[in-house]
Amino acid sequence: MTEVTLKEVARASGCSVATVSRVLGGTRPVGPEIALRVKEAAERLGYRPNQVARALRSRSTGTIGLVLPQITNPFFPSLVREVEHALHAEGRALLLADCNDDPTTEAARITALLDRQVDALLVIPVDEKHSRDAVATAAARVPMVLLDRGCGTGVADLVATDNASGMALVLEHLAATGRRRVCFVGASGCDTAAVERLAAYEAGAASLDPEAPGRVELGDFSLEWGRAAVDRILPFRPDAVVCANDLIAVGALQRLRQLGVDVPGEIAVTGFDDIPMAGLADPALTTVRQPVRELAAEAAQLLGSRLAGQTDGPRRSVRLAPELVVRASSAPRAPSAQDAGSTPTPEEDQ
Amino acid sequence: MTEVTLKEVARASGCSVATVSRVLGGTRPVGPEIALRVKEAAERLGYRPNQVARALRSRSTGTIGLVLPQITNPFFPSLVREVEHALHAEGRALLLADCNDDPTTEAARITALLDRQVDALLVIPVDEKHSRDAVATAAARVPMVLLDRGCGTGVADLVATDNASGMALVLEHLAATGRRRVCFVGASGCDTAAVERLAAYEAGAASLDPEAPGRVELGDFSLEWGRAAVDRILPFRPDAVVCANDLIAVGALQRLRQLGVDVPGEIAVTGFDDIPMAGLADPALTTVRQPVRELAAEAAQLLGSRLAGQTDGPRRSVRLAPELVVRASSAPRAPSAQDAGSTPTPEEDQ
DNA sequence: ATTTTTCTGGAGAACGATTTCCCAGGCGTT
DNA sequence: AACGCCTGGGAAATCGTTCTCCAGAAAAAT
Repeated sequence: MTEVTLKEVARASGCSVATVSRVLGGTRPVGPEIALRVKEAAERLGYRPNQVARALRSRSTGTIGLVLPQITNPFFPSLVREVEHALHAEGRALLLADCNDDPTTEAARITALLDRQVDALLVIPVDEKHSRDAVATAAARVPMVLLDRGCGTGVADLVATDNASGMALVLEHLAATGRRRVCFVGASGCDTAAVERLAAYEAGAASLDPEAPGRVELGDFSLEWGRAAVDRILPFRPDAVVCANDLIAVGALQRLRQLGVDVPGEIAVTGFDDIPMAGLADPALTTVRQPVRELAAEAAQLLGSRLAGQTDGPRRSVRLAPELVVRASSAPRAPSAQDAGSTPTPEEDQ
Repeated sequence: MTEVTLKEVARASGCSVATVSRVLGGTRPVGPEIALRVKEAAERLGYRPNQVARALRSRSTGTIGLVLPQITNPFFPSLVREVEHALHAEGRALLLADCNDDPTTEAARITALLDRQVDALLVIPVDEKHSRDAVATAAARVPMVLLDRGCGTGVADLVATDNASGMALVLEHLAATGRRRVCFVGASGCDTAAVERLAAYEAGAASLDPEAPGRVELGDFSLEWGRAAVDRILPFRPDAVVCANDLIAVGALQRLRQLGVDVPGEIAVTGFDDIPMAGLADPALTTVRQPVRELAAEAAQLLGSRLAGQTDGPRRSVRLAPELVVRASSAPRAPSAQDAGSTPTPEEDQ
C-alpha cells in the first residue's frame, strides 16, 4: 500500500537506483537486458516518480501559477480553460489564485505561489498601478507573463488583445452603418483594458466626427453601471452606445429596453470580449471577440521559451488582433424615420 | 540573488540549522536570546521556507487538487472561487484541472494530480458511472471529497446541494401559485444532479397532480436544448416549465419569447442553480440558489478533518439545503383570464 | 602488446527542510 | 557529594530524486 520508490524498483530489478533513474528518464544509455528488467519491474510494481522529490532535486516543479482578479468575471473562465489545457499538454500543472479584485491579496497570492516554487507566473493584474510593485518583484524571481492586461511598461512579458484595433473595428462598423452621435460607456479602473479601450475610443471617435466628440461616461466593468450609465447619456440623444465590455453593454441593453428605447432602431449598442452572455442578450450583442485560445497558446509558448533559457531577452509584448462579431444590437436602422426630430440625417432615407 | 536557505540563516545567526528550524517552526522551545537572533537574521535575509523541500520531508504538499468537468459551465466559477478562498485561508493551494466533460481526460487529470502528491482531491465528477473507477482508485490513495455531484455510493465523501428538496421547493411554489399542468425539461446525463432533479420532479409532480403527470423531456444541460425543448412541450399546453438548470431555463425563455408566449402570464418557467445570468434574464428567472459558499466551506472542512487523521471513518454525505429565489418568471398570473380556453381555474379570479 | 578511449554500471553527494538521537550542563534529590 | 532528570543545542539521518564521480571492462588506437 505504501508508495513505490526508485529504491524498491532497483532492488526488484537487481541494480542501483542510478541505473533505474537512467532507464526511466532516458538520461544515459543503459544495456538492453538491464533496461528491460528495470522497465518490467517498474511496470509490475506500478512505480510513479515522486514529483516533489524530483522538483527538489531538479529545481523545477513543473507548476505554473495563475493569478487573476476574479474568476467570476465571465470573461475569465474560458481563458482559464485554454490556459489549463495548454499547460497540461506540456505536462505542467496549474496553481490557481483568485485575488478578489484586490491588489493587496493579489500580492499575497503571488508570494504564496512563489513560496511554492512555481516555475513561472501568469498574472492578470488587477490594477495597472497598484499591482506593479508585486508584479515587478515577482518578475525578478521567475519568468512572468502578463495576460490580457498590462502593468506598467517593461515590467514583464505581455500577451493581450489589441484593444485599440478592436475598438477601431467597432467605430468603423458604426460609421459604416450610419451612426453619427456615438457615446462611450467605459470603466474608470486602472487596468489597461479600461485605459486602452477608452483611449482608442477617443482617438477613433474624434476622427469620426471631429466637431461633435461623443459623450464619455466612466464607471466600472459591471452590469449595474451599464444600467446606470444609460440614464446619464440618454439626454445627449446618441444613436450608438459603445461599451467598454459586454457586461456594461448587457446592462445598458436592459435599461434601454426598460425605457422602451428601440435597439438597434434608435440606438445601437456594442460590447467588448464576447462573453457567452453576449450572444444571448436580446437583442444579441454586437461585440469584439477576444482570441482566447490564441492568447492562452501564445502565453504558454512564451512561458515555455522563457523557461527554456531565454530568460534574459528583452521584454516581449504580443498583441493579438480581435475580431468584430456583428449581431442584432447594431443592425442598420430600417428606414422607419422614427427619430427624424433629433438629428435629421437627410441621406439616410434615400 | 540566489535563494536564501535555512543553512544561511543558521550561519548568519551563529547556530545550527536544527535550531533555526525549531525557532521558525515553533516545534520545540528555544532559548529566548537565540530565538531572537534567529528571527532577526531570517527577517533580515528575507528567508522564505522552500515548500518543496518541506513537502518532501513532511510528506505533505499543502496542495489540494480540484477536478471539474468544465470551468466554462457558469455554475462553477463561483464554486471555484469559494473553494480557492477557503483553501487559501488555511494556507493550502489549489491545483486546478479542467477535464472538458470527458471521463477519460478526467482520469488522466486525476492521476496527474496524484503524481504531484496533492494532499487531497476535490472532484466534481463528470459522469456518475464512467467516473467511478478513477475516483474510487484515487480515493484509496488520498482523502477525496466529491463536490456538487456524486459518483456511485460509498466511493468517497460527498458535499452537495439537496437537489430533492430544491425541486420540492419549486413544485410547492408552482402549486401555491396555481400552476397545474407542469412540464419538466431535464438532462439525460449520468451525473447525479441530472438524475436527482429528475427523480425529485417525478416524485413531486406525481403527488401534485396524480392523474395528469407532467410531460418530461430530456436532453442536456445547455441553452440550445432549452430552446429546442420548448417546441416539444408546447403542444401539451403546460402552464409551467420546470427546468433542470438555469441554462436550460434561459434557453426556454428565449424560445418562448420568440414564439410570443407570455411568461409568466401563460407559462411560468423555473431554473436551478441561480447562476449570474438567471437574475438578468427577461423576465428574471425564478430558480433554486445553491449555497455555494457553504458547499465550499463544508468541503474544505471535511477535507481538513480527513487530513487531520480522520481518514478511516465512514463515508460522509453532506447535503445542504438550497433556497428558492422567486423572480418574475413565475409570478402569479394577473387575472387577465387570457388563457380561459385551456384549463379554467375558477378560483383564480376571485 | 600496451596505451588510450569509450562504455556501462555503482556509490554517493547533493537538493532544503524536518526530526531523531545524542551530549553537555544545571538543577534537584538521596 | 553522587546520581539522575530536565533543558537547550548540535550532528546527522531522512524524504525520493538526479547527477557527478569513479571503477572496471571492453574496444579502439598506437
